[in-house]
Formats: sequence, structure tokens, C-alpha cells
Amino acid sequence: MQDMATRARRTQRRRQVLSREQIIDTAIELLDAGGEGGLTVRALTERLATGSGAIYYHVGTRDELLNTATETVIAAALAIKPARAPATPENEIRAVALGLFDAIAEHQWLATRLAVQLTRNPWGPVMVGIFEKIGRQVRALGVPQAAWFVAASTLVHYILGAVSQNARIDGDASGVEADVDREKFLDAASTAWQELDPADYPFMHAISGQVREHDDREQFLAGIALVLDGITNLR
Amino acid sequence: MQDMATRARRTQRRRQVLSREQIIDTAIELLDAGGEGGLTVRALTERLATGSGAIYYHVGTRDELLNTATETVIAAALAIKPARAPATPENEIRAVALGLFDAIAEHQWLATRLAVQLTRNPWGPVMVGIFEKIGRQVRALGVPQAAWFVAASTLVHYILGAVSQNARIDGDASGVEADVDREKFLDAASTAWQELDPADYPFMHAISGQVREHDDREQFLAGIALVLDGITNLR
DNA sequence: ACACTTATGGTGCGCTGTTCCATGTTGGAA
DNA sequence: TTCCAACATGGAACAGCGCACCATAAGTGT
Repeated sequence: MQDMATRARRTQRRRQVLSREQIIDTAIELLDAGGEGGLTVRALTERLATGSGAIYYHVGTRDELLNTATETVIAAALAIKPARAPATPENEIRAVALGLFDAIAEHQWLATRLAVQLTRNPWGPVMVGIFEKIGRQVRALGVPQAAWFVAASTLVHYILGAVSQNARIDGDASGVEADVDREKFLDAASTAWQELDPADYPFMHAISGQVREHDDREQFLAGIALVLDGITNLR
Repeated sequence: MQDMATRARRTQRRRQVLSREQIIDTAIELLDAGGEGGLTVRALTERLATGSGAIYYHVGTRDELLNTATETVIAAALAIKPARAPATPENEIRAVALGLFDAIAEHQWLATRLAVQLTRNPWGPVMVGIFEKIGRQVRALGVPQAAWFVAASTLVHYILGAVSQNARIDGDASGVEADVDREKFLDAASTAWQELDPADYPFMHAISGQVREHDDREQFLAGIALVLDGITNLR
């Protein structure tokens, strides 16, 4: 009878304990902890003490859940209010860029996922949200309408690329892949470039020293300034 | 004669039925046909009439094979000689960009894979190859050395992003109706933007008409021109 | 009390990458 | 010529995955 009681308790159902938001939040936690491979339906069911049926009922397939998680995080990142700097278009753009920078720093899996979104669903809610946010400021810069698209996409692509390239796990060492420290990483890259044959790779060899004492954020903003300069020349 | 040459070179290993290049080529074929999911160890063993042991012996894990395939295709794309245009740095950069453009058009899986390389192995052979090729021309443009890295990375990120965004996603390998699909695709995007609430998405709504009559390549080159303009201003 | 929808937990299928190992093959030493 | 260690191969076995499917409990309108 203990068997029966246990079984009865174990198979007991809950009433509406599971919500879509709860699943998404847990999925983001799993992604943050274990990267894209850390999100499995089985891990979700275990963490939420439920079955796979409930998961699929609420959020659909794993891929859909992955997209939803991306949309959620990006929407949150785009919704942050800019700092108390004067609200010039340039500052707004910088704010958006740094918001994405921080979002990817916090959720490393975003780097890969954003790229997937860019190619597989270029005009889905994620990219539309980013484009809209950037595009408005481009328009505010006084760029002629014919160049709006080019200007916005140049900014977006640089931002996404630079941010993805700079993505590292800082602080938390619980990542799946034993990622070395940022400094060690840059050191390794720098020495690797120096060991390249200068005849074959003169450029990488020449800039191998630069990367050692460069500040990520500063470089990032310098790149944005470069693009902004090109954009303002369109007027 | 091959036998004689082989025999003459005493260091030559014993004859292999399966070669590393053969596996890589077949892998690229599978990727072109079925995307990233089309490359499975079992499909490889079937196509090559061998076992999984041989595959792992020659090219390692699936992920390593994926990276190798990417390196192979990118190296080939970077090795193409520029057109008969005057060899100015600007033209060389355009040639590299269009080479990558065409490579991704031919191998759609590259878009996602390049993004993965950018984040997971930013200074591996693939990215180093691209950076080197672009960086040399940046240097030739007369950019001060302190700005080399920023200028090169801005170009690279715009190129990779724009090219990935323009990559088609037709599951069919036929490629016959690629243009038709492309047109439908842009039409769908355009109408989708028009149906967005202009209050929430004024920018996307405003440029929804542009995308209908825009030429991919032209837009792409316009973006490069924009970045080049910003770069030359660094002098 | 009844049928019907919603929500849930669990099982099983087909597929995957990878490891391991017995076997075939080869070039050169003995 | 004989033999052997290293190379190369094919396939079986394993653990893991996403997902379809199902039986059923809980909620809801009638």
C-alpha cells in the first residue's frame, strides 16, 4: 500500500502551475549555465518537475523555445533606458549598442543564436526590433531616405559582429567549455599571431601587439564612431 | 607513374583507400545539399561506402569536420584572383567581399558556420585569413596604424553580416527557382513591415517600399563604400 | 451528471555522435 | 622471403537527443 500511496502521489497532477513565462525563464537559466547544448527537453522537465508533453503544449519545439528565449532577452536589452547623457542620435545608438554588448556578455549563447536569426529569419521580430531601434536614430541623423537601409544595416552588422566576437564568459566559471580568462585568451591570440609567418600574414603579425593592451569597450565604440562618421558624410 | 613517383618517395605512407580530402569534399556536398543537418556521420559512411571508424580516423569529430569544411571553402574563396579592374585597395576589398558573397550564395550553410567561428574561435584560421586579406588593404589605404584593427574589423563585420543576411534559405538544392523564391521572400518581408503598426515601427514601415526594388549586390557595395568612406576619413 | 477542452506526466521510436574493437592491409626490417 | 608492428577500415554497441503520441486528471460549460 505504500506502493500505491507513493504511486498515487507521484502521478498526482498539478493545477496550472506551469506557465509559458516560467518555462522560458528556466530555459534561459539553462542556456546561461550550459550554453546552447545545456537546453534539453529532459533538463527542462527535470528542473520544472514535469513532463515533456507540458513543455510542448506551452512553448512548442525546442527550436521555437530557443527563438522565444532570444526574443525575450533581446527585447529586454532594447528596452533599457539610455543613460543621462544628452539624447543625441549618436548617444542613443551607442546606448543600444552597449545594451546588446552587455546582453551578450550576460548570455553568451546569444552570440550564436543572433547569427542564426540573422540568416534564417532575417526579418523576424528580433532583427526587426534591432533595426527599428537603430533605424530611427539613423533617420534622426539627417541621412537621406535612399540611404536609410544601407546606413542602418551597416551599423547593425558591425554591432552584432563586434559584440559576438567579443563575447566571453566573464566571472562565472561554470561554463561548459573551460574557457580561459579573457586576458589569457588575448595573450594566446597575440602570441599565435606573432608566430605566424610574417611573409604570409604581415598584417596579423603587425597588429599582434595592439590586441594586448586594447580595451574591448573602447575599441567597440571606436568602430561605431567610424561607421557614424561614414554615415554623417551621406548628408 | 604515380606508382613510380610514390615508390620513389620513400617517405610516402602506404596507400589509403580513403583520403582526408575525399571526406571533406563529400562533406561539403552533403552540406550543400541538405544544410548543416544534412551532414551526418551515417550519411558520410553511406556515401563513401565505409565505416564511422575511418571517418573519425581521418577528420575527427563532426564538429572538427565542419570547421575543416568551412576553412576549405573560405580559403578557396579568398584565393580567387580579382577582376581586371585597377588594383586599388578599394577594388581589392570589393573583390574579397564579393568573393565571400558568392561563396555563401553557393554554400548557404557557411552563413551560420562563419558566425559560429566568429564567436567560438575568433582567431582561428578562418577569421585570421579573412582579417589578413582585408587588413592588408586597410593598411594600403594609408590608415594610421593605431586604427588598423578598428578599420579592418568594421569592414569584416559588415561584410559577414550583410552577406549572411542576404543568404537564401531554400531547402531545395535545385537552385533553379532561387530568384523567384528570393523575390517572394522580399515581397513577404515588405508586406510584413507595412502591416506593422506605424506607431510602433515607424522606421521599418517607412523603408518597406525600398526593399522591393533593391539590388542585393548594389546595396552590399553601397555599404562597403560607406565604411570605406569612414575609414579614409581616419587619415 | 454530463460531455468537452485544457493541461499534464510518461513512454517509446527513430535518429544522432561517438567509442571501441576485431579485422584487413601495407612497407620495411630481419 | 617471412614476418610484424603500424596503419587503416568497417561495424557493432552505447548513451543521448528531440519529438510524437497517449492515457488521464483537472477544469468548464451545460
